[in-house]
Amino acid sequence: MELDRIDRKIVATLMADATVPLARLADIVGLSQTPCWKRVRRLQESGVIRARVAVVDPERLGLGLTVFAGVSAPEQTPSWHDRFGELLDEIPEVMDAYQLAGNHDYVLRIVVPDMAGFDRIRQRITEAIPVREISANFALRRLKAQTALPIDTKSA
Amino acid sequence: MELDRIDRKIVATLMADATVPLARLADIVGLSQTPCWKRVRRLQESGVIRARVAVVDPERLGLGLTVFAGVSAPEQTPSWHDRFGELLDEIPEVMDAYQLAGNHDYVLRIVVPDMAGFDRIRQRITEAIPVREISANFALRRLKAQTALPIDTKSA
DNA sequence: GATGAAACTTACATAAT
DNA sequence: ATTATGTAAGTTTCATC
Repeated sequence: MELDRIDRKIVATLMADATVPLARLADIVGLSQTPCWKRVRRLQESGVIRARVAVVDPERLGLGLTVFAGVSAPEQTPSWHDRFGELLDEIPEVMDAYQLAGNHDYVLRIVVPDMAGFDRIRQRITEAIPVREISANFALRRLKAQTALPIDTKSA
Repeated sequence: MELDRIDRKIVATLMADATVPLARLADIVGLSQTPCWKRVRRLQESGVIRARVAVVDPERLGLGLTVFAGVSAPEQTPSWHDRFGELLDEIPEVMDAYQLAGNHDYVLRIVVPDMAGFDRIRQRITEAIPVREISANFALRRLKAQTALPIDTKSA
């Protein structure tokens, strides 16, 4: 599905704040309620808008430690990569995971209360699947954490 | 503010899906509507719940490339770090930024349409502030992208 | 904390233009 | 696409226990 300027403006607005009522959203994007509502619904049904979620401060939940873990595979087989993906899905502390084109095969962002919490995750991974190496970079400070994607709402 | 088991359950539920109506939320956490609503409001006003946002598929917006950029500071002065933080705030393509305790001083997650888009961000950074080094790791694939924090809703 | 209900807002659907 | 309208559903507040 192609997204025009109005669709992108709807998406940008809802990425910033999903609580804006339809009437105001329609006003922002320059439509009346009915067509605006149809677009929102279409964006949801087509999967452009995946969900609406609450953004919560991790510190306030006692989740003060973020670790970027690099994991390299012991072998370049599809089955290993598949199993690894399934394993990550089962570990909620693994917030994000990317396969890289660099030194390490994967980078994981792991969120835990403290160092002991991280070590538990590290163990859980190494006991569940063979890995060649796991490196860990600990975050001292979070400068920026954005959920809204950088979308251009001006051009056609 | 201390969060009890019910607060954590409210937060966990809304992190998974912020569209659940209050009546159902109350039912899930085992409260009636009014006290449940008061808790939600308190969680919002105290900043535990920061926002409610739409989660959007980056691919569908033409944002197919994620880059993890490592940036090291040329000097360890507070003013450099302050300026760097301000600079990152001005660049929407920089989704997340963490100061690390590892090799590189910072890691940035940058989301752009393509390699050219990344190079523009890289240039913008190096022209705005002196850096010792910028490394780039390109994501081949995103295995997991979670917004809900790993929170324990069972213990007291 | 629970209940019940009023007052208000929003979502959703439909019809006419 | 617009305006208008109507109903259902959800939110918020309040009084009472």
